Amino acid sequence: MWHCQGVRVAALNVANPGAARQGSLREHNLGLVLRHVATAERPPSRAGLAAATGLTRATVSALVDDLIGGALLAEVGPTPRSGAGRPALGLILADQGPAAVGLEINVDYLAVCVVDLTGMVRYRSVQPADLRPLPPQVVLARLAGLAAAACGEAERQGLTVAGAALAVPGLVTPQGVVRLAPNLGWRDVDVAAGLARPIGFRSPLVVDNEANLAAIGELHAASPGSDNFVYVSGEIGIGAGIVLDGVLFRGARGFSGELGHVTVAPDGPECRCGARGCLERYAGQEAILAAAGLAAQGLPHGRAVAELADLAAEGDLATRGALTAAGTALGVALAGVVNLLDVDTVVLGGSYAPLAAWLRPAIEREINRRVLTAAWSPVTVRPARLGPDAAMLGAAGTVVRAILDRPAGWLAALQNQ
Amino acid sequence: MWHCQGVRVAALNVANPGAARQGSLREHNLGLVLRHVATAERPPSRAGLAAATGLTRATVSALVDDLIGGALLAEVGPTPRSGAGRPALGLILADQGPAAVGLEINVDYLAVCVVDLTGMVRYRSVQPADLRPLPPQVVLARLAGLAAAACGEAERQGLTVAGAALAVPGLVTPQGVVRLAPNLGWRDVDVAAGLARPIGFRSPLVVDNEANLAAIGELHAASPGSDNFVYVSGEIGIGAGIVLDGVLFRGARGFSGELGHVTVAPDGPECRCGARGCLERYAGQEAILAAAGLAAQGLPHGRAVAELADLAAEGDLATRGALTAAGTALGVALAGVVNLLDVDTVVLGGSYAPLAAWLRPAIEREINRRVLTAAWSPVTVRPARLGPDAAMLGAAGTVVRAILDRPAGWLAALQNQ
DNA sequence: CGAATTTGTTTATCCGTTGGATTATTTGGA
DNA sequence: TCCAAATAATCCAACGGATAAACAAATTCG
Repeated sequence: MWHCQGVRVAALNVANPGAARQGSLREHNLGLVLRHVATAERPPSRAGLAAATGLTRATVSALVDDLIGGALLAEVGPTPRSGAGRPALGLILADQGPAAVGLEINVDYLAVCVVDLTGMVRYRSVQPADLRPLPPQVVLARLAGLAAAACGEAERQGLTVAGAALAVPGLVTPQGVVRLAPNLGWRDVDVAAGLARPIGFRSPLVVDNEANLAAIGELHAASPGSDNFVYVSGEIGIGAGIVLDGVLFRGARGFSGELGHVTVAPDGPECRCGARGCLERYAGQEAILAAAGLAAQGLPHGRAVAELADLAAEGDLATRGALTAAGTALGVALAGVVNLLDVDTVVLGGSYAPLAAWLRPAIEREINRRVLTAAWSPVTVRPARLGPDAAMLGAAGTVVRAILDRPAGWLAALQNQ
Repeated sequence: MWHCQGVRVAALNVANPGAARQGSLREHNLGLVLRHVATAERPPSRAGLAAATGLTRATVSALVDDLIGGALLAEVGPTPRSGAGRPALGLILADQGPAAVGLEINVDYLAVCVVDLTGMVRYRSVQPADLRPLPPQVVLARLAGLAAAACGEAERQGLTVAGAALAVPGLVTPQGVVRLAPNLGWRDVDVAAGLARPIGFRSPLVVDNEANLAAIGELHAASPGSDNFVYVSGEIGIGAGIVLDGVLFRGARGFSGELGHVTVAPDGPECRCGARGCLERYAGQEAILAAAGLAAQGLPHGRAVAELADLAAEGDLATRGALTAAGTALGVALAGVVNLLDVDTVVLGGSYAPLAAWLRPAIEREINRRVLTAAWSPVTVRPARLGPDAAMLGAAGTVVRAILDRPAGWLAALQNQ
């Protein structure tokens, strides 16, 4: 038999450096069963899981017992079925087990949420405030207060906080240090350390870029199967979260996704980064507002985008023109991304989401013109499914996903505690 | 304890969809041991492998026995060591076991090689010919002849051909169909099927883009650890092979790496792809030759690059200027790639390799100017280690790597045969 | 009401890794 | 020269986890 590129490795592939011991089997299969329950559209039975995974009914039963014992799964009453045979007990993700805290620092608000295993948002709190004048320590202290309140509320609802993740609008190192957050005026702030003291719970904290986490939020919200996309986060700056084969790509050193500083025109206007012709100068929020004639009005951050959308909907020519110009620049940059990575979807998020209707034609025009393979593999451009909460929800999503991916870690933590 | 992004999954991660059975353990650990031998710089002993992998000496012995039985490993005489104790038997990759056939179709030659597990090139044959006027069937038939000769030679040397891979200068689908190879004039040629008939051996055939396979060749040739890079293949067109975390990224639909059609200037000259301002119009071979004043001479493909290098070395101003201009355009496009993917290395391959000395300054200048994170994470620009054989060697390398990654597949094939 | 059917559990067995004991082969010191 | 120490590799009983087949439970259909 002749095969081609798709020679997929059957199991336990190269990515895993360590030795596979007996327990690794269990670890893998626990995750396998749990993820099958998570992605099934109706509560599956143990027998159904056995058929779907290829494991034996006996093995699945043993695994499910462990997962129920660890408050990751729950049984629901027998579902009415057609045909003969003993009725099956449905299995669902537990809504009384571990929960994730999602945090977000943005230019004009702090936000926190609690999400359970099923993806349900169990608590949500947003505190608007202009954070730019405040020193990082003060901001982190406030955030810690919000996080503590969220943890308290989670416990009150019978949930156990398994971890937290924080979205920041800037460059974040893998160690959780904010190297640069221009819109906050932050530089080299050790957020992970700064938050570790105030909050007490000993669980992993992930700190990551806002666009990256919003992309993960979108990945969760989207129908399963669409797992190659670029999430474009249009705010004051322009970030991109790149999801390849269902996994967020963070770059060799954690600094991927700087779409805003991709060159659109080599000799274009100077950007505050020092280069010339960066996308941000054409499609950043300030550029769009200026082109639409709204720059001078000094609208508050959140209001400006709504104003643009209103004017565009009313047919205001200057606004429409500004959005077409921005869309064209975005399209040029995104065509490069698609040429390079062959993603099949571009998701317009952040402040681009409400403006998508007017940005999309220009973006699609440039992509279709400039992507070599556009004829064979069409590219979908669509607005984000999640609203402004995307990054916070994605942050919580990373924690949820970590548990779903490796339930053994959670079960072990339960034991030791 | 607080952790940050680097929450690595210990073993058997999500990428593997299937159920992990007992045999999966063996499969994983066989690969683990084999790869440790492959990457060690001196022949390791069984005990050393046990210490390095975390497995028991007993387990390692059993695994090594299997690998030796399958002609993947061999023992070497006891190495002189200092200190007391029974001397260890060194283990090395077998050079009498499986071998890989690497194939390449290019504009002006066909090439074939045989590479053994250790990476040694055991046979190499290049047949120069202008292939553009020939119909694909004829080219494939010739290639099949070369491949048959290579297989015969491999067998004569005591090797067993385990598989073959073919590099093609064009867009290749995951099924092995060449969708478009502009420089060959091919369109929708089912290469995998066309080669399956003439060659008889039943082993996997991978067909892939020339830049992708050259990137794999470079990955093999480079010192281990440098596994995030973009390999830029400068030929008539410009392709890119993207290696992320040591794995070639092929894109959602197999069409990644079209660097040549990334936009450098949105209103630049028209490209044959229909768009405007593609990189190819600035840094493609034809553009460089034209700028250097060599276009009219109609030099043969291979000679033109050497001529450029000679002139540049002599200090010819027109040539130097042409290369600087090309390097600037390349730098603009590559800065975008680095902004997006945060790779730490750019490898100049194909005809860019001999010209790297004159291209590099301009490329580095643009990257340093335009990459936002250049200050924190410097980018290395270097010529390829492999010469013009890179793609062919990389093709063979994919087959070798497939065996190294999953020796169980090879062992099973031996059994069934 | 019993046969058929499907679910979930129990039990004996197999497979691969583990840990300790054993054997093999060297160096170094008495 | 010979014996103790040290290191390498193998042997073997035990264990953990998956499997297959038998069994028990709960339902539908004739």
